[in-house]
Amino acid sequence: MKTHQITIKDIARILEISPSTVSRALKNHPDISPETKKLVQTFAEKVKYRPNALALSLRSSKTFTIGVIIPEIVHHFFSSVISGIEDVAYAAGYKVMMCQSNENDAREAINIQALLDSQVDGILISVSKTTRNSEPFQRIVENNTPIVFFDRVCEEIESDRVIVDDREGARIATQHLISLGCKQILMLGAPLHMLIGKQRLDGYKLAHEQNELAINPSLFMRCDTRDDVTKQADAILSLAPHIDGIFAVNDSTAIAAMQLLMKNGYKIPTQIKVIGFGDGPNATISSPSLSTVGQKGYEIGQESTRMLLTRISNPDLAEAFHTRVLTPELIVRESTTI
Amino acid sequence: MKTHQITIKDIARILEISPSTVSRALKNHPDISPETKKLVQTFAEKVKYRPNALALSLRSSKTFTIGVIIPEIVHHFFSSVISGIEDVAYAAGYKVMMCQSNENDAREAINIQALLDSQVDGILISVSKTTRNSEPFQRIVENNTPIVFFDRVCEEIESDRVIVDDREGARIATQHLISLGCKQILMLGAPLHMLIGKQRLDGYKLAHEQNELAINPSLFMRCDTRDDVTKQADAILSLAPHIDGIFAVNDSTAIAAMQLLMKNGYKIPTQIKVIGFGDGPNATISSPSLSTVGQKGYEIGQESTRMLLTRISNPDLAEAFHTRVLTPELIVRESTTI
DNA sequence: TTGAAAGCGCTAACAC
DNA sequence: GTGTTAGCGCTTTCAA
Repeated sequence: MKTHQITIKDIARILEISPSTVSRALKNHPDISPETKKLVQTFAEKVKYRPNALALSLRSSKTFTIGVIIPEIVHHFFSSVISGIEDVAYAAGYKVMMCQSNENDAREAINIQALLDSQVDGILISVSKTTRNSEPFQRIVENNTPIVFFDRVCEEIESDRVIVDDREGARIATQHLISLGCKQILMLGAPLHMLIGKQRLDGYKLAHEQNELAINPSLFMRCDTRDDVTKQADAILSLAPHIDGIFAVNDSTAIAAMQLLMKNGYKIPTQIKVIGFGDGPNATISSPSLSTVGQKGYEIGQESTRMLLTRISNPDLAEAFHTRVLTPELIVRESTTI
Repeated sequence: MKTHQITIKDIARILEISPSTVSRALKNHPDISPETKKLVQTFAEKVKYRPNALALSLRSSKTFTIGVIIPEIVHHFFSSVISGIEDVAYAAGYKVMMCQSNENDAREAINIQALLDSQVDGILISVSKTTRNSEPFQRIVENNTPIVFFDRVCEEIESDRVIVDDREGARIATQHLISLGCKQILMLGAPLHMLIGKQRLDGYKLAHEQNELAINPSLFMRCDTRDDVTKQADAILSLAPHIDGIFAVNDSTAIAAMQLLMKNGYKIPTQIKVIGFGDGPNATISSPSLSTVGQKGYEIGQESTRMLLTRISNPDLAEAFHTRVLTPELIVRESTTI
């Protein structure tokens, strides 16, 4: 049984004044006499009056809600991003409507439509891996709803973006190893048709070039999961005697490699130094703890939300779109500390 | 510059019929002639008409939105829960409005109010650690908004609940060690004034009783973080020669203990078997991989959402409240496998 | 078979 | 200083 929420009309009826007076009194409109104001305000307080956000939104076409679409919540990086989004949104008085695409472009498209139907004031999105078609994003633009892409952007859509410089992260990681004296660095990388696969390899190469170090093509392996390490254990072990460092595209691969090497008698970091990428919760828990590159999920969330809120409050400011590039940070732990 | 979204009124004007006819035609009302229907529907399609959810909600006082408040998103357990919530909500055509309390009761109260103001159809909440006052929850009840507490409930509020049986989880874990022949099991526990601290100790004790095994009080240590393990390393090591198993209240403590012991020459699982609690992402990444107790976050999310949706669709069904207790599951990995 | 009108809760011209 | 009215977008009686 639904209890009828008290409305301005109710208050007006009970106090025998008009709804508009109540409305004005509640928002301290200068026209209203102090007595009426007090009367209305104390009464409203007493009956716990709360404005109906739906009515407000319908009237003002402003919902104070931002929509967020991410591939997977259960992922340390994305949950950090959400945390950043939520904190900034909350501080600015905005609510967050959250959807996950589960890396499924159809679900992503449906989520977009649902957010638009809900009249959200803006949308933050990190594109699903399966997405090929930019049409759903195009609808957001046509709808004139501000949008900010973060981490995984859609190239075809002109918009604000927040990304991390993956290549630079890989360069920093590799440079760190080189600075520690490593000369033969094995890279455990992702498939090159993936953007992160390519960019992180580029960073690896760049660091070598900058240090005038030759790149040994046999020191690149396509290996980016724990399972891959197990499957390719023989190959890794056969390379092991000739290397002094490993750079892996993600933490779990780095940790798996570290464990494989240690099980086979290698000392880390003395003989071989290891660095990962991502700074998930694993990195601190491994033994030795893992040096890695922090992806700044929380900052990405904060920054994208700030950019979105700026667009929302300056809708007709036809200012050029910005792409904010965050530089990943080197996090040094035991796996590279002698 | 805001593009005016096309409305039913616009369509009516252009087609020179009345808004009510358009409305009816769009929802296939039997009264409308086939020709008019076709006319309206194809036109609506052409101009990409989309109903304004705000207007719908205002009229029907139904938002198809559920509110979720959790302590921290960046926490594997909670992000699993959210994932479960989102999946079930999505399948039922509901949207999710998400807030985090950051373990702050004031922010929690504000979030509750914001959700109520937004007229969400129901609320899912896991109570913040700092919450002492049940009044904010009381408001939800007074507002007649269905509510389901999950994991961390508020005792004073009568409502549906979904919790995991922590004591049973601890019992299962301890029983597992006992079944493997352990007789001197060190428990690394949380403070006893915390519910999980008490319940998991109870489970530990229960397993001993059920196996007619004496409980050695010196085998309980207050130690529930990685740091604690470091600080109390000496104490742990002095006990080590006399124990054959360890049960820790969470995975990271278990892993830290495991690492400490291995560094000091103990073989795991041969000499000492170790089991944790939680099944976060660390458990698989440690070496040896960690046996643990799965908390079923995803299932909790699913189940609470199902219960909430049931309440939402049967508002006046004054059926008694249910408390659904999920049994944690034993997950056996290398740290207890001989 | 279609249209007119009222109302969901709120605010803001425009009266007076 | 306060009230009347109209309208945000939609649906639904009621009337034609």
